[in-house]
Amino acid sequence: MPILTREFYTRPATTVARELLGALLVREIDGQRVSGLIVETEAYTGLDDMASHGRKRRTPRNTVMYGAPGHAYVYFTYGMHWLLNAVCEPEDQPAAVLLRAIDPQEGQTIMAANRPGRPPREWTSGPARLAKALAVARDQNGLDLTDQGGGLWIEAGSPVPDEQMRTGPRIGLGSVVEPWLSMPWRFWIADNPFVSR
DNA sequence: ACGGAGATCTTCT
DNA sequence: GAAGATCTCCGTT
Repeated sequence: MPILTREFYTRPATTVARELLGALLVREIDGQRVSGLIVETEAYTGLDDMASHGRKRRTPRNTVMYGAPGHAYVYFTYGMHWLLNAVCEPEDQPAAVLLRAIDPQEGQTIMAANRPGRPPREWTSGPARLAKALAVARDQNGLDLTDQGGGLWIEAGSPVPDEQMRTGPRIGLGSVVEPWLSMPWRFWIADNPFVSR
């Protein structure tokens, strides 16, 4: 399948989040493909999104969000978790799409090894879980997702029909106020068992 | 099945 | 010094 292009990401975060559903997230580990269909995403829009790391201004952590679209923004939170985002919208506009869940396809042996003691259903059903399963961490921050050379990219998949798509408020936004708290910027595929709860 | 809390450290105020 | 785009464990039901 073709790799998604820079143009794909150079659009509003909500559009990219919607269209990433059904695409294939691919990680290369020891020369092997480890992949999963994207089944859940969240959009974090620009400077005016009070739930986004990109709000207000550029900082050492969020600097990748301000860079060119199509790159990986990977950050550390809660003292133990890494979360993977795809930067979108034109450069200097700090927007990104959080990848919240994937449906494992290739390299399941490697995922199992990265998620010891867990049943398959818990390998990739959450943003920190999928990062762990695909061995995504600090080293992957800033990688170009449109270039296979970095070992992490996204390939086009079969489009998800509207009737299989669901939207709702984003998850885990503790002290964020309205209207950002309830904007329907979480997208998922109906009835997919890997969507986080 | 469900709910509460701890883990653990980076980032920004 | 406090909070965080989460997960897991352990308690009770």
